[in-house]
Amino acid sequence: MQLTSRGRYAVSAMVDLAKHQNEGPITLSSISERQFISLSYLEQLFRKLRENNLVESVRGPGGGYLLAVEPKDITISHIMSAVNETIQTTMCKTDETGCHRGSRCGTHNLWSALGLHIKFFLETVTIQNVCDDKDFLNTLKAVEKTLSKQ
Amino acid sequence: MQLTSRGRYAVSAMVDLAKHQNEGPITLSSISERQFISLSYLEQLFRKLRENNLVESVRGPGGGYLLAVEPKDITISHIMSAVNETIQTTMCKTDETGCHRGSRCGTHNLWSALGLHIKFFLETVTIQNVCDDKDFLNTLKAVEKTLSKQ
DNA sequence: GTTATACCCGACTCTTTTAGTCAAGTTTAA
DNA sequence: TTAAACTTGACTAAAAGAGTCGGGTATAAC
Repeated sequence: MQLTSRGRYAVSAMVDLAKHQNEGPITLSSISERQFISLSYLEQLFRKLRENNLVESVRGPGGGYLLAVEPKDITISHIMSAVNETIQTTMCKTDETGCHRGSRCGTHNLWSALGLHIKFFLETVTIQNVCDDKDFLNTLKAVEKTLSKQ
Repeated sequence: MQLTSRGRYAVSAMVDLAKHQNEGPITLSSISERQFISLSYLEQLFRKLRENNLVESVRGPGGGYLLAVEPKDITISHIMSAVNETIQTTMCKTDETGCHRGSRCGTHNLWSALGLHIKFFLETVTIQNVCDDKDFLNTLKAVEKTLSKQ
């Protein structure tokens, strides 16, 4: 199980964009240089980000990309799904090819709980949080404490 | 990002084993039938589970596999790492090929927090819990409540 | 109106990982 | 002796991921 570059690059680029928000349209080549991501690959990613209304483009010289939404309203989850980086923890379908040939397998609840666990994290954190480099570890400790009480 | 069959199959097989614990050695072919996993593939997985001391084998007729540890002491994390299903959320290295050419990228803390978040879940849940089909969703709600207060 | 900048788009290739198979063993109870 | 069942290494095919390439189009500046 591995987080792919696609998702990580997309988030890095969006954070970069957020940090330079007040400088007008930001070119992909500048992001490319700062984030060590190839220009062609960025173009691919930004196509999807634009189609999902996370960024706006300005064409022509002096053009570039702008955030279409405030950083505090863009979650990691938004970005990840925009570039098709979905979190799949189950393979369960209702047909014959599904997790247990139609019926629920004994581990179904486990995997869907894991899926929700991850989903919640990604939906909670915004790129504003990342820009502020919010201390995620403190948040996590609170989670662990709660879980341990169960 | 996707949980692969390897990890899911291994957990299913271990849960199956736990549920038939008191019946003596369990053959892979019986697990194969119950869990819809090919025998050859199971053999591959159980080699790793044995090498990691999670199961014991009994050879010859009447043989099979036994849990080497109590179900309450086997976490999902143990099983996953035994079959090399690791959770990689970062690509960070300290060399030139790392996340930001030596220095820390702006999203490093985000991804390592995600990694810890998942790790904690997998280390908390045991196969005993899965056998009992513990209500994971209630647990998760408590987590969400805690996080929302932040 | 020409030019250069920078976004736009589809198709393609290369590599790695995963899933699953196969063909041999070896051990041991009956 | 036989058959059940584990043991092992190697192999193949399919899928996904990472990244490239070669063209486009819009538009500001001159």
